[in-house]
Amino acid sequence: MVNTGGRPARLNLDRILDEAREIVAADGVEKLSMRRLAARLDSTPTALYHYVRDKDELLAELIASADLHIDAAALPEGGTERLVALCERMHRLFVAHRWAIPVLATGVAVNARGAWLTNEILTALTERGLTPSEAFLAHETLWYFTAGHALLAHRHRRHDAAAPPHYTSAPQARGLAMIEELAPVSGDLARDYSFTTGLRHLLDGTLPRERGA
Amino acid sequence: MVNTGGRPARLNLDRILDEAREIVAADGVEKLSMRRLAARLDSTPTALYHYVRDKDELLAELIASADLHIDAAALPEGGTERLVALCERMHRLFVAHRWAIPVLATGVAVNARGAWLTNEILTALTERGLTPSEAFLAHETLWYFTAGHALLAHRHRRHDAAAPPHYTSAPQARGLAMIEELAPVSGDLARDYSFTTGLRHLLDGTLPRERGA
DNA sequence: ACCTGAACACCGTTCAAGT
DNA sequence: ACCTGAACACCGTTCAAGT
Repeated sequence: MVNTGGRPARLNLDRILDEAREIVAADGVEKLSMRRLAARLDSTPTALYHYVRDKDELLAELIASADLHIDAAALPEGGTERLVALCERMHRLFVAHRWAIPVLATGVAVNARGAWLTNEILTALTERGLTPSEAFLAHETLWYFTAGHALLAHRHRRHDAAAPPHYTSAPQARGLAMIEELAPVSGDLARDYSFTTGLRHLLDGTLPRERGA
Repeated sequence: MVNTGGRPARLNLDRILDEAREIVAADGVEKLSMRRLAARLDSTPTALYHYVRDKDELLAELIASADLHIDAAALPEGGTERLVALCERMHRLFVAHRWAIPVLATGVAVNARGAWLTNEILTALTERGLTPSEAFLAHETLWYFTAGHALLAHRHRRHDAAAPPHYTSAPQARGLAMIEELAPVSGDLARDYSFTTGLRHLLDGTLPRERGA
């Protein structure tokens, strides 16, 4: 338990964050605890409190120092396809760092690469004809949908064995015409649905134009 | 600690769920623990495991037995306004039962009233011109946005005192034109943004029509 | 300044034992 | 069948004490 040669005994924020990142990558955030982290660093849980105020601050530091490598060169040059590609990048980052989403929602600072992505999306929106203010509002909607999808789109039950059909013909669906109609095909339809499906809804609208508009 | 008259000693699922609901309503889900729940029932944590397999099942039962009173009479009769009103109802339910959202995402069964609301939204979508399959896909998008917004739209930091402006002019924003331009007004714009703003984006599209389309 | 050890106030879950 | 008590394997955080 006591440090004897080899690894340096003294802590610093970088060592703490590196080790924390390793735990999250290998076992998920749910396995990141002050106690486990300290043990991995041959230290004590309480020693960590000299470097971060609490666990929330540790998570915020983890996000601020995250390596968000975005390959800007691979993006389409302009138009709607660039916007779609940027949103897909954002979605992929969120899926990879799902645990960070609720922390981001509290308003913690992102790093330069995260800010760059936001700026690119805002720019792409204005290039498609929105004013800066409209682009801001559109980005809010994109954020909620993208984060929501990244966070919630894995119907993995812990028990109950095989995944049930999306809409069941269970007793509570009796007499509900649309659900009864969709029940047999909802599984296939759900498989067709992707983040990009929803993204297109968001950009182009889900409803047909009102006649005369 | 031991039961002496007054309340009945024997447990049953209804008593357990009622007490659990009271804890969640009064103190939030984070305060709902098997131990606290058992103590409130003058019982032991382990006794609860005769009625539910684990805590996840307790939460699923809580959702299945939730009282989702939806005032159908107060809804507009038809058209887009009915659809908007239904989605706003769904949003309000999600905000009131925020803790249930991640559980719902795993695919647990909702009760008859929840199924009714889904059916009404699907019906409203078809009445606006979508095929049943298109309505299903549109409902998926609505669900992710609505759940995402309900879950993530409260920028409440635990520390750092006053809420910071939405887009800061922090070092990481240097040279990012749109963020720098929006920084001074982002606070006001964020205040203007509501669930309904995003909902309209979703239904009507955020982008202007391509010319010639 | 940096770190330890003990302590406080908690968790979910299993399992053998009692009635 | 229904319930208890002890136990296992954990949590985040505070605080007095050591160097």
